[in-house]
Amino acid sequence: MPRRPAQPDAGLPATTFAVLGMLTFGEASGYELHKLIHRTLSHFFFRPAQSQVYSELRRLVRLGFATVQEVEQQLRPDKRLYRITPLGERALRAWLESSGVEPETVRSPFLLKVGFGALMSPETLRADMLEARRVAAEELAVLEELEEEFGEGPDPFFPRLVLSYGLAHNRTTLHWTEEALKQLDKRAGEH
Amino acid sequence: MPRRPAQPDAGLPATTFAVLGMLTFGEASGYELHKLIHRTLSHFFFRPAQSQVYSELRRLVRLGFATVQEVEQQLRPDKRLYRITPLGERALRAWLESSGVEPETVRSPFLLKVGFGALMSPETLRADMLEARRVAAEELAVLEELEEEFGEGPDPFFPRLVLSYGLAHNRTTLHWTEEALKQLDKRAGEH
DNA sequence: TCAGCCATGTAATGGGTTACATGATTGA
DNA sequence: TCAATCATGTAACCCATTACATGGCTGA
Repeated sequence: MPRRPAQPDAGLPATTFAVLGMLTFGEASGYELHKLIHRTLSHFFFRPAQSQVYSELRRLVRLGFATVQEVEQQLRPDKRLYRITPLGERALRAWLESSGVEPETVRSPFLLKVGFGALMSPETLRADMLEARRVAAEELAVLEELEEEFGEGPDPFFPRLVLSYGLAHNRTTLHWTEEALKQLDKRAGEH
Repeated sequence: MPRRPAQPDAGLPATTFAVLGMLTFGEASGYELHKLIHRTLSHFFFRPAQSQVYSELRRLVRLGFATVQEVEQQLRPDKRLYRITPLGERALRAWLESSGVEPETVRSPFLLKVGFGALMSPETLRADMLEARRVAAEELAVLEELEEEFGEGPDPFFPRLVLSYGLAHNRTTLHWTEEALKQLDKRAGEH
């Protein structure tokens, strides 16, 4: 029985640290955080439901990693602003230093179908491939828009670095769908 | 209230069809299927625990999509061979025709950390990046080995197409890690 | 008029992971 | 000797999704 070290992260899931980390960019409400996460983390880490963002925030408060402040509003519903605490920042830094590199996982139901392409009608497969190309082009456009929002200059350095990963991969995907379409059409011509 | 069509897939998750689809390449035991899935689907769809493969197979039998045959062995433990049924094949084809293109999701805890790189020590970040490069190179080597196993010629067409996706993306990742390392070192030099 | 945005949550379900259990054979 | 392989499963847990609930304001 190996003795556990006095819980540096208490076995919290990476998603908790993801939400905590977003708070380092400034205080935010659950609603705002959810929107922010969908513009950023959703492309390479996770796409949480709104309700999950809210429950993660409650957990952060329970752990003492964040504080809440009720803000009353006239024209909009009241909201709760969450702010990271010094304890939360220490926990985040400790996690960043200690967590190592967990492998990336990819889940593409589309590629699964392509692998079973021999069982599909060529029409459906081609339609799916066209749709995959459209999605890749759209996703690429979204990321290029993010890139423009950053403007010129090197900062913010790290978010830019992550964005460059997304851009490279979406260009790769787009190129692949185009090559795949050519191959499908060539194959259809040969019967 | 839109009326649902008389359950063409009974709301089964894609993972069930993934296992079912692997059975179209031939009968197999849970143990063999698990190994096969880890050599193939794990790179772009899912990496199930052994126990999940077994439970999916039991579900397929319960649904009438597969049959089991107990096979006694002398030198090895007995095993159960699973075979897809005509009903199972119809269900699989129906799913392939009807399921459309669900978006790909990527989960990279590493990229999450890079995004918060400003909070990390440069040493840890660089070590993580080196590790990420090593993993990408290793993964690429695994896929290139799969490619060699296929040999020359166009067949099997669809598995090859999926493999080419994996190869392209791992080359992109490898290239990105190398560029990122250069940028990190350049930045460290400038302080 | 009416969809969409702002804003926060509860409840139920289940897919997927981790840990545990068993035990013989093979090869380094 | 000892790790790895072959082979199948149970039990517990929990992250994550889906559905549901509420309701005022804004802009087309």
